[in-house]
Amino acid sequence: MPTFALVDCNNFFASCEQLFDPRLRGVPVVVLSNNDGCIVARSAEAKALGVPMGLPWFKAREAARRHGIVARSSNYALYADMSNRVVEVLANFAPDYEVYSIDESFLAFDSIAPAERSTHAAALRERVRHWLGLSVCIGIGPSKTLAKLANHCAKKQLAGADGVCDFADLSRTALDALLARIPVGEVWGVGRRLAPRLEAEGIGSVRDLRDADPGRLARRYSVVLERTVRELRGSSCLQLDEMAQARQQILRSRSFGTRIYDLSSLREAVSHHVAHAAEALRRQGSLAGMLAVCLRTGMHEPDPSRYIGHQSLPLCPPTDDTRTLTVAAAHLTQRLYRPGYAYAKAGVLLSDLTARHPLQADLFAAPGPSPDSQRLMQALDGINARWGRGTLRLAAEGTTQGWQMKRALLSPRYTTDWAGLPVVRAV
DNA sequence: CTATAACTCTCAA
DNA sequence: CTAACGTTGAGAGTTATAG
Repeated sequence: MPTFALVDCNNFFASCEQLFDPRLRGVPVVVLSNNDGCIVARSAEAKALGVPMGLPWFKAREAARRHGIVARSSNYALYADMSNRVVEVLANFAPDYEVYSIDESFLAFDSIAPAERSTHAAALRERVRHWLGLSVCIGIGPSKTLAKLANHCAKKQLAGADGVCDFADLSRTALDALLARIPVGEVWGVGRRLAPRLEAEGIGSVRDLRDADPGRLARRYSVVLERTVRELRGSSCLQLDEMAQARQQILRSRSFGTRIYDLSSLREAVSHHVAHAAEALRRQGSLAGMLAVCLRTGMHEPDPSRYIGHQSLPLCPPTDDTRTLTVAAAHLTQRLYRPGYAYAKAGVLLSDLTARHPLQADLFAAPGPSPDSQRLMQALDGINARWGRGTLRLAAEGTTQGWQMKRALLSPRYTTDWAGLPVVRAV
């Protein structure tokens, strides 16, 4: 029987901000989504004040000022770098692991003796704290779903857990009592739609869900929920995915910092997204067979001034060349553009992805990118990797970029940019 | 009719 | 001064369409 450990960083984004700016220690801190839109992370102090997740910043700002809450724009360069460091540490504690998200990883704990698991996890926790200054919680269980749930218990310090919770350490009755106290919505895979429906039919706790009839749930809801129930019962249905699979589609979209009205700015923004999407495409060694562009006005715009447009174009032959993609995207943007609307967001989707180097060459397949194109794109990516994203780019992206997202409260890139290092001045 | 494509819904971080 | 509310990806299930 397998054993999974789920490692999850506590208040990850907010902790990163506090780590590099000592003035923020002990202070309520919130981190905002792209465009400084809404609150996506809260420090322990901010949670204690009852700051809700997802609150739009413009609604929170005044109360935040009164309570001395400090806000930061999200700084993905910083978080991604810290995330990689965390993964390096935990790889030393478990050779088989899956990076599940920027702040969570699953570890295979199968080869560790049951009695050792908690102490091993505690040592990992201590190492991350000591080396990186970040605090993590670890949940251990016989399925991914149970490991996630154990992690929840570790975080909430349920059942005497202090940062580590191994369900195997609990007696059957203690586990039953614990699961009876946890709302069903905490289960991985039970979201805001499913939870109320389950509650309405008397399945309010995790224990209720575990003890429900899987066959009936499969018929009434979905096979996904059935699988979740089996996982809650301790039979593992979801494996560890150590190899990150190549993406089946690559989407780049952003809300603008301010509303955009003119076609040329839209084309620039779309070109910018194409450049980033194509970079991601080449990084995973794929070619795109389809390109789509989306333009839209504000989400809460009333009907007559509301507009959402998508257009797509097949790419024959499939390509990863930013130039080809940019030209195609410009056409689509022009086709979509309707004057008079206040555009809030643009996006680009690459789909129908295929591998650039198929194992078995297809006799009838269209030829891939020309050697010239490949060399040029390699040079482009090489220069941008060395000197920073956007160092070399097509003129189509524009230079003023007035549509760039708002990040008024951005912290320095402490770990990935020399200019972000705090200066210590000798007195 | 079936097989597939296209689209919608849900979930997660 | 005002108005303002994230992004990306996966998978299942449903509906439309082609043959």
